[in-house]
Amino acid sequence: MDYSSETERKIVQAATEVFIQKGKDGARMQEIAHRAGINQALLHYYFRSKDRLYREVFKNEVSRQFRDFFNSVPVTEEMQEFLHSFIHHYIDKLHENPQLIRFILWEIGSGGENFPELFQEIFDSASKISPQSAIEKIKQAVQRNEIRQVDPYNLLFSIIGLCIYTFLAQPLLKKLFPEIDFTANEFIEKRKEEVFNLIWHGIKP
Amino acid sequence: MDYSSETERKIVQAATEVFIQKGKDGARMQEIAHRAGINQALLHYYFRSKDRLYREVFKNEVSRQFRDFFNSVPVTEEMQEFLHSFIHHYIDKLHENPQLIRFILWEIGSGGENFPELFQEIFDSASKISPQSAIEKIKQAVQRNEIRQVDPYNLLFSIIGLCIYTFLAQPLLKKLFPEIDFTANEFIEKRKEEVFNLIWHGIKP
DNA sequence: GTCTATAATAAGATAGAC
DNA sequence: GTCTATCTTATTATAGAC
Repeated sequence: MDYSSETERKIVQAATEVFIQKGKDGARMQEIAHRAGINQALLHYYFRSKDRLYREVFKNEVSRQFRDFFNSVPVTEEMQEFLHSFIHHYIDKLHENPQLIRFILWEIGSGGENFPELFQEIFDSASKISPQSAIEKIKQAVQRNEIRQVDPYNLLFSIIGLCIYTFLAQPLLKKLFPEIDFTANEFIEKRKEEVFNLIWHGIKP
Repeated sequence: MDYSSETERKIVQAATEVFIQKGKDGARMQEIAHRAGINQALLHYYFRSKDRLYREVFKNEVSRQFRDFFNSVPVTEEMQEFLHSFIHHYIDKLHENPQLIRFILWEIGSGGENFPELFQEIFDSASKISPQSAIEKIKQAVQRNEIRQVDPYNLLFSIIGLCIYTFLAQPLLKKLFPEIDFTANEFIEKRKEEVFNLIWHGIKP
């Protein structure tokens, strides 16, 4: 994530924007070069090929996404409070870059020519990251009767899914319900509370 | 959706597969032609350009998705029963083609050069389709005290989001939790019940 | 309607000067 | 490190025979 030269930084910055917006196949090296304020030759000088540049960007963004996801929230013992702050923090993070999640899900779904090793790197390098610990936390809450009997895996990605879908659906929702501004801050704030309430009522004992 | 010639049908069939898997930019006319058992010249003879062929496929799939979504489920008055059968039916539909939803969300998110008119067509043509009626149904259930006070928009796409995310996340989940087979039928069955229970507990009075 | 052959162009990548 | 000019290949699209 830290690059020695300023040019390198500008390239990765530009590439990230273009890849996220257009996807790997839709992205054009020319556009990336242009946005970075350089030419294609220099692009290849630094990253050798589109594929390598893409891998760099993808790795950065996925690992950032996971760091945000698992670390951005104060760890509270009590389940209700934890859930509340988690949902608020995560939706805020997603709100900062609504396109990112679409990009990641698309590329992950493209099946992993490169990805097995890539995921290895991400999970190895980020020490605090642990999907397993989230599952454990839920299991314990069930045992302590803090929440009702639920499948921990299903609950975990129900929470994630509700947060993520908020932004995945936005372009469609604008078409379906033009009377509402789904990108407005007030909608996002309301969404947070509605998601929290739905889940909390859904799992409290 | 009905094409005069057999060749036309085969082309659209092949194009649908390729576009869904690779996306618009990643798809290759050569591959589509090959899968349809013809050559590229004939492809252009029928559909003139990649863009037109793509529009045809996209329109078909989106409208099919909406038909399935709004029509595939028996309309029950009682909320709990309706919710249960709706979730089961919709997850079953999505399960038939898990890649489809990723394709649609990606393309919708790509922003609508062509799409405004396209959506018009879809919603005009499909008479039974009505997002508004779903919202109304929820509002009534709230008034009748069948469910607690919730925002109908948020509830509607929370339901949709939970169903959809089941399949969006699959490739990632396989990596995160290799100990579980998320594509197995038993997982899907369990998922249906967990989603229903979460929502129903989440909204019952 | 369907094919082979080919044009036209777009896009990634490199050579070589500075 | 950075640029201009250029090569190579992939990809869409069409011309023209059958």
